[in-house]
Amino acid sequence: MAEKGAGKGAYAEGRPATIKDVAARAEVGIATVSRVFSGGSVSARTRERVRAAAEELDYRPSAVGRSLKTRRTGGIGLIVPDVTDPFYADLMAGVLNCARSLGEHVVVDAAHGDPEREALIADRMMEQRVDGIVAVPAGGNEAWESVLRAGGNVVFADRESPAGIPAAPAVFTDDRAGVRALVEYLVGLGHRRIAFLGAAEAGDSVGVREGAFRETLKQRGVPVNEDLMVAARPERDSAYAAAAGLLQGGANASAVLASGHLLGEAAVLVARELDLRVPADVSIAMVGDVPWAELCDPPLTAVARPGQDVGYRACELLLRDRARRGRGEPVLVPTELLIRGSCGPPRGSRGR
Amino acid sequence: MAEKGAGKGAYAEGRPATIKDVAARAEVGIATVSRVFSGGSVSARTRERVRAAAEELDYRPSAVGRSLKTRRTGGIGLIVPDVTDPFYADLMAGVLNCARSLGEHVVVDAAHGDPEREALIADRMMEQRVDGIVAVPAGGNEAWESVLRAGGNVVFADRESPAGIPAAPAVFTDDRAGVRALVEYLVGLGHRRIAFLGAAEAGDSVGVREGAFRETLKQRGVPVNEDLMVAARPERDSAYAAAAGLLQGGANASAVLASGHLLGEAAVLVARELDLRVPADVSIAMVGDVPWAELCDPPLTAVARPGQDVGYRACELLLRDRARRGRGEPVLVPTELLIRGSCGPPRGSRGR
DNA sequence: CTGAAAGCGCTAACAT
DNA sequence: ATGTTAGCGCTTTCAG
Repeated sequence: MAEKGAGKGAYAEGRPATIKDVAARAEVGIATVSRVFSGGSVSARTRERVRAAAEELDYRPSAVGRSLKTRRTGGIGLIVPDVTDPFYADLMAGVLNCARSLGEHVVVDAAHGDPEREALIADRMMEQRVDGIVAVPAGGNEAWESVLRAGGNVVFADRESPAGIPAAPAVFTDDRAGVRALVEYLVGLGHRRIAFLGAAEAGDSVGVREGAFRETLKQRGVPVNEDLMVAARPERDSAYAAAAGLLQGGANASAVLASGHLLGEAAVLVARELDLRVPADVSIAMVGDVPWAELCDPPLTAVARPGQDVGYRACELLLRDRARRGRGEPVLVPTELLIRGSCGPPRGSRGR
Repeated sequence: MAEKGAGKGAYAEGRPATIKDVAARAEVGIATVSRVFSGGSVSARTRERVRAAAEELDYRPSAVGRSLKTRRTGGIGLIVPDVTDPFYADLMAGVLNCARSLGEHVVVDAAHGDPEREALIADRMMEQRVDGIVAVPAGGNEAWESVLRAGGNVVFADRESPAGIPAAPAVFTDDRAGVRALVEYLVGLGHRRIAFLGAAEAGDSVGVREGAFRETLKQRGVPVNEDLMVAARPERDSAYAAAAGLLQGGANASAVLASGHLLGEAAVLVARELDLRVPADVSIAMVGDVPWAELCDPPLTAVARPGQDVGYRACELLLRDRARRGRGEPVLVPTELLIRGSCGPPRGSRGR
């Protein structure tokens, strides 16, 4: 209600004030106004006059005018599969943090696993002239080739970039180590019939998690039983069906390693519906820690994948270390095995 | 490996091609190039030449050049408290969906409940000349007054805008109805000692949820016991402390209504630690549904707040219905009571 | 310290 | 159907 100064009460006064308006009002040249806002040398007196004029007009220097001149927008793009997935939300938070600390804003979009959509998004971001793009690639490579060819800089996060995309750095969680730790923990507990929930479907290439699983088992001298490798996509339906098939079929797994949080969720749900006790009847663990893992009864053992770190590092790589181009080795951020209560010795094991 | 066309293999070829480059290469005027990309009339032959030239140069029209001319950036801003909170993640997904269908991109940032940060973010978005802002306000009002004065358009989501901000539409979930439904359900079950977890702290104004709680109890002739109104902020520490105080103190609640998902989480955790059985010893319900609610044992009864819808509607309001300005009544999107297994009759009750 | 002027990439008259 | 030109709001020489 109380007016703070002359002419301050008016809402929606036409279009935004420009540098000219401010210059006119302060009775100076536009260059002077520019200097005041982008830090040139201006006498204190003049500076004050300009500030006052600007305030009265609610002037904000137009980033689009500036960007046109400077060829930098001060913004980056972020493309994730799904903003509601807790891991990608974390990743996003990491990018946001880093971007803020470097003075950049970020335009976000979700590709939902669709390479075409990803291409559209990336293209648009390029039109927007973002200073760079952090992307969890969806699998298409045309988009990225074109982006790189046009001089865009991108760093991939969380997933391998499609084949044939050089010159783009990448940062991943060290899932190989994570799965390895988990498998060794399970084997150490006495398990020999460990199911892997989330194996590659026919035709897909085997992921690092499955690879690490097989590899570790082999190393420990535990035979890999193909009946226990159950294929599933990381979506609720697919996960649930796979978990149900596994747990109620005759596979007789003593432990299940869910290769993602959606798979873990499915395993927990199915186990409960089948009245299997965890970990007495079956042990369950998953890769990807989520808030509800602690809320389960018993709390779920999981491999934590630090999404924030991934996002932060990716953004940093994009913006700070732009110098050393060429991808080099991907950055691996460490995972952590969080032992909670959902794994125990297998059913028939002899004590301790 | 295989080259797709002449001159297509080069990466990072200096700076992005401009309209001039394309015009020169296609041997036409720049206006013609513009027409090809923004839809003017161009002969098929010329159009093709231009397209070809553009493709060879990996040309993408610069949105910043365009924006300068058209005074529209085709982007909106979204400010949420925290992108990792499932509700705000949903809201964000809603905004993203709507924005895409309307051809806008969205720049996102998180204010983390800090009005100063919110002001910085909003200011920056204004500098960016976004076409509008969807915001979950943090509580500061100076930022918004200035934004509105400068001609920005904003719609608030999920939370009441600070006092004194007129002319901005708003969309909320109908928490009043949600809490009412929940309280009536609990009372119908026979509860008379229902705790409210998440009451306003001394000095804060009472929120709608608490208001609805008190109101409904009163209407049903159940006395409101101030010992059962336990203050807590929606953060893990505060929530946990409050839940612990409530459940292990002598308050003797037969049911607890947690006013947010973090509060609900705390209640579940504390109940388990205290070996209280749910719902036999104590019923638990919360406002705000989250994925883990179904994973709990027993699954948690909750009031679902459709974040996606809120986001979508807010964005729609901002972009489509820009015509009818002035806020009018806030849009209320309906909540839904999801009855699961965590509530039952109070301990001493005489059966159904 | 300050102002005038050129130009960033694009669109929209206006001419042809 | 196509080319020319004048800005959009800003930064940045270059003079003064």
